[in-house]
Amino acid sequence: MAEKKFVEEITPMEQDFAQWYTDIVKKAELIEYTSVKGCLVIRPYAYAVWENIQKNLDGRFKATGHENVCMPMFIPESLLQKEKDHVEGFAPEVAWVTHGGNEKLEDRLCVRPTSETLFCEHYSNIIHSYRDLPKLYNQWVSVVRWEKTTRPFLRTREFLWQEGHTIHATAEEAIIETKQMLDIYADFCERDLAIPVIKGRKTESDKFAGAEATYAIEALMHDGKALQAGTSHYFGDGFAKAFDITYTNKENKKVHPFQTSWGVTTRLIGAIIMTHGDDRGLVLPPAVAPIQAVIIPIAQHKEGVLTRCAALKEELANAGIRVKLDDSDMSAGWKFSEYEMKGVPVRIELGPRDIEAGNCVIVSRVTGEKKVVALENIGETVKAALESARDDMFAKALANREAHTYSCDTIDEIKTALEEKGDGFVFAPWCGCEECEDEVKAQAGVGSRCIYDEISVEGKKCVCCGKDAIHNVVWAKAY
RNA sequence: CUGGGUGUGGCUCAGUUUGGUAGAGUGCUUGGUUCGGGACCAAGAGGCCGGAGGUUCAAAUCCUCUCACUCAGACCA
Repeated sequence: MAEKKFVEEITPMEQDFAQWYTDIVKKAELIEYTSVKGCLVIRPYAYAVWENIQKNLDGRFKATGHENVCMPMFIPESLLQKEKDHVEGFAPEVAWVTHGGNEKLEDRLCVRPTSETLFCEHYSNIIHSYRDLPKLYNQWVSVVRWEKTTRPFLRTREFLWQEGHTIHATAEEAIIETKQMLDIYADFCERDLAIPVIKGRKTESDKFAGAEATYAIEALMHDGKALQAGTSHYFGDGFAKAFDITYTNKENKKVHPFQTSWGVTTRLIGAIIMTHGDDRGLVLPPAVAPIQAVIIPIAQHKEGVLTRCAALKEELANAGIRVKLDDSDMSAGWKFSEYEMKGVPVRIELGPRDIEAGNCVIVSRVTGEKKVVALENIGETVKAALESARDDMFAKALANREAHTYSCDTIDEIKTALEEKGDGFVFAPWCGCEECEDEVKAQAGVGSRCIYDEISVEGKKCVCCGKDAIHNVVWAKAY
């Protein structure tokens, strides 16, 4: 038999990861380019993933007492200017509105790159007493950052995100909130997205503009590069001072409250693609997959096949599974490939022979394993398959991360490890000074991703200068 | 912002060196045969070759300018 020809070939990822990624986002119909560079159409399939992420996270936010609000899209320049570090950090990448209709604006407006300033203005209006605190807000909106180079999901000029903003009476309370949200993100990534993450604190040079401390979760992608998957910032009372937010405490004294902010973006979709994807296309975690199970009828022209498939679909839907029956007239083989490309975690094949025997074939997208199972009690069977798909994905991703995680004590060791075993996470002690941070980057090509203090640095020397180390740092090339 | 690359039917590209009627594969439409891993046959629709200017009897092809996208850096979720 002649070699089968594929409708859509995906560039193998070992060959060219960037090309592989570009292929996937186009061929799995996730995005479409537009006439504005870096502003992409998020197509229904990808948007459905985002909606599932939203639903899941929003539930967690609500469960911890947060409320959703919506701030304007525009920030007057004068407002943005109030916090010095903040404006310096964001000025290079904001888009400006200079005209309203035909009239030139006196105070030009920036399109929000993030909404701290708007929340601060609001807080200053509504917070007067300790009884008004805390306020735990969140908003699901898009923001704009005029990036020079863009990449679907990972860096676009406009992106969808969730930004939580909270304000508290005490620093302790705010710090607890900051860490709580980081934990929620980490739990969501690991449990629902099956992406193992490292929780840590950003170094001074890498923290959010205006923050006292920035915490992040870092994930390792298939090509050995790190991706920041979520951040949580502790602001202290810096913004409160700059925006003159005060409240009267129980002792009848006017004091400044303490703030946090935290966010994740549609970049998570990029993280999913680059963590789980393979040469056949996407692999979606069941918790967020728009289609969790797809039913492919075999020999669907034969009598009884489609009706049995429809009944199966209904049964699965009733069991709470997001299921699709593809009864289009494409060949079965074509459909197999199509849904593999789209990353549907579980495929169910049902043909005349199965119906006769009371069985169906269930196939895992993650492992490729094919099993003949009974049609009886199929809802539970599929649920179990989804459960183990998640576990398999996590195990696979974790194994990949561990295979590309190295502990090093000198810059030469870092270079050797990266050269011999490929890019990945490097754990190495650090003295805490920015010069060394820069030097590691210049020599070994890896930047500090976060400070990871779970590992003791007692007796360790800085990987760069050889002085006593004060922190363990995770280094990596990053997106 | 610096340095490469690419713009030709929906998509992937050939054709540019050496100017001479606009090409292929795939997708799409219709009809038929198929149907347990991307099937086959037949017919059909679809492009002023990124844009502007120039050279020429003649430009996708040569020259000038421009725009867009893309990749690798620096910067960033």
